[in-house]
Amino acid sequence: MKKLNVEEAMKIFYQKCEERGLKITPQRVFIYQELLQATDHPSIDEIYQRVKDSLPNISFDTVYRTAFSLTEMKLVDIVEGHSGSRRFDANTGPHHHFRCLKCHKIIDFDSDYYDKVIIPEELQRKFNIVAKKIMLEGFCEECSQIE
Amino acid sequence: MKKLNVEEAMKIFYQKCEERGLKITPQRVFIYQELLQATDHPSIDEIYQRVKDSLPNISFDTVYRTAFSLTEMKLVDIVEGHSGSRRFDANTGPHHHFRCLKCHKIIDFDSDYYDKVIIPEELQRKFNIVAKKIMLEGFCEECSQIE
DNA sequence: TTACTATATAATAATTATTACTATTTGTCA
DNA sequence: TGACAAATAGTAATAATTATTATATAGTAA
Repeated sequence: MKKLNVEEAMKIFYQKCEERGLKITPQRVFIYQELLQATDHPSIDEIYQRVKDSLPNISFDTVYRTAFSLTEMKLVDIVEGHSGSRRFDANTGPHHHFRCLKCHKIIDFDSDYYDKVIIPEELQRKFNIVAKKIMLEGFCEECSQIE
Repeated sequence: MKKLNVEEAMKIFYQKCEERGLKITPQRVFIYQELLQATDHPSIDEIYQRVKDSLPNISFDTVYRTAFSLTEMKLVDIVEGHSGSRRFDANTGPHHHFRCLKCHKIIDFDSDYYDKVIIPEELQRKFNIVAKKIMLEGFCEECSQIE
């Protein structure tokens, strides 16, 4: 993994905040720094617990809003739980998904090319892998137009 | 998309239920059929609302348990919201994820090969795509041993 | 520096989603 | 048919997410 350069990331953080007229508050800074050094993809509550060490009075709501503003700034990605609730699919045949980041629709698509994407051998050895999932993210036809 | 053959799927459903000693109840049948014909990856609550039309007295809990038993039988996939809560990642550089289906850890990994996987042009045209995400699922080193 | 103002914050409440519990009912098999 | 393990309805408990509001603060410009 290319080691994340914290200084560089903070520089971009300050820039992006300025661009968007977001104030540089200690809460915002600590939350982003905590995320930068985390390697375990924490939940909002986990970030909240960790940031509390430095800022004991911080509220859950602040962490919540800040995490979302960071994703809007594209400084942070959501790796699990985009939309509200767990969703199911009875189509277990080979197919792939596109997720609309605005309306949260998940749309199926076929792709021979994606079907053929393999699982690297070193990972097969390391983990017991049972599935490969490719997800494309963006804006669907309707949501692209509105933007 | 290869059209899902409902009859074929039901046959497999009955087989798998038998194998596992699961009773064929109307609730189970309706829930699976509802999922088979759905194309929108519904949540438990959405399935519940739909199945209610046929079985007005069905309880949310039944849908909940049944949806999970179907995933355990590998008749149904979870496409969103595997573990409890939303999770964040400040590493926005190129990398990929492995998810442990048992302990729900998400582990980063690098892969030049996956970095190079492209986005099919037809999809580029159809959607406004901003990200490609590859997720491998299985059991991590610790969880593989216990099994 | 100081005063101003838009933004951010803490504290908490409301909503929504998930999971657990128990008494009753229902498939299944002998 | 009758016995019994498994499943269900109804509901309660927990957990996660989102909204609200009064107060505080960062950034700006006199």
